[in-house]
Amino acid sequence: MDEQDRLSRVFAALADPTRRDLVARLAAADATVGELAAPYDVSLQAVSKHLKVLEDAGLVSRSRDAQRRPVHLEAEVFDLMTKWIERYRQQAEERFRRLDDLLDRMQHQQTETRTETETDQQREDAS
Amino acid sequence: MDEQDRLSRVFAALADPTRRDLVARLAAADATVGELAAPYDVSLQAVSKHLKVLEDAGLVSRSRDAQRRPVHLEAEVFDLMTKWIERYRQQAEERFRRLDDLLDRMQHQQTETRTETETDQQREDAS
DNA sequence: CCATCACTCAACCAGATGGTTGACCACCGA
DNA sequence: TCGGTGGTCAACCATCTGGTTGAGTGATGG
Repeated sequence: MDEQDRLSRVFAALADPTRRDLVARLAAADATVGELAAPYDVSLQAVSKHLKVLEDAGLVSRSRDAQRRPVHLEAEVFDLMTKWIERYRQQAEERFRRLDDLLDRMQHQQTETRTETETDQQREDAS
Repeated sequence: MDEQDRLSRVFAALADPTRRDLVARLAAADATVGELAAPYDVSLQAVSKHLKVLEDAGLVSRSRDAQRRPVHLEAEVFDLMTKWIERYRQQAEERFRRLDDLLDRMQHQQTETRTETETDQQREDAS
């Protein structure tokens, strides 16, 4: 599994609110599947699936204690994400500070007709 | 749109390798849809869709310059992720250093029969 | 003014995802 | 040894995702 694939899995794993909540709770303490599932109104199987996704992403590991399968957070994987994010954040911020880029933006302001976040539709029916 | 939803969108947006690559390239410089699409062997429409996902996640904004739609990286959203990640990473690391937790782990070592990352199947057909 | 450029929108498709239920399995305790 | 506990596996379902092609749009420029 290469780094791109690992990054994809980790980001995808954390894209789900239930899974983020599981991670948040596991940051405080290890827990069994049953304990983890209790607060949610979905089936135990669904939570078990979520944990599999987290495990495949390397965010979590499971050991065995009698019938129980205690789940443990592997926080090191966070580094992978943080590094990726920080790299491009800093690159973008550094670029923002550069003079020629500032000139580009100023020049852009002239030729640009407007800046839009809304869609084109909304403005059409204003005619 | 609440914070949970925003987090979900940002993580989901970055779960795709093509989208991560787009972000990486936009960290270096703004670009048009055509420029961004050129390196990939997918259709322009597919890239346009990817950019919509990034825009909905707040990672990117589009303005207008004649027929062109220059795409600009909005690096501030990265903060949202970084904050979330760092919170639980630190919590997990802090917990790891605590003494009583260390004792828990030592005690766990005794009752635990084995630690496994592989599935149960693999061991069954070893009989 | 109309052809062209740079896109976006719409419809469709295959495969992934998140949920369900039912069967199954490992292990403990009586 | 056998019922109960804790959890996984399998099959199925609806919805989402990433891709396609084809048609449509808005501004430019000759």
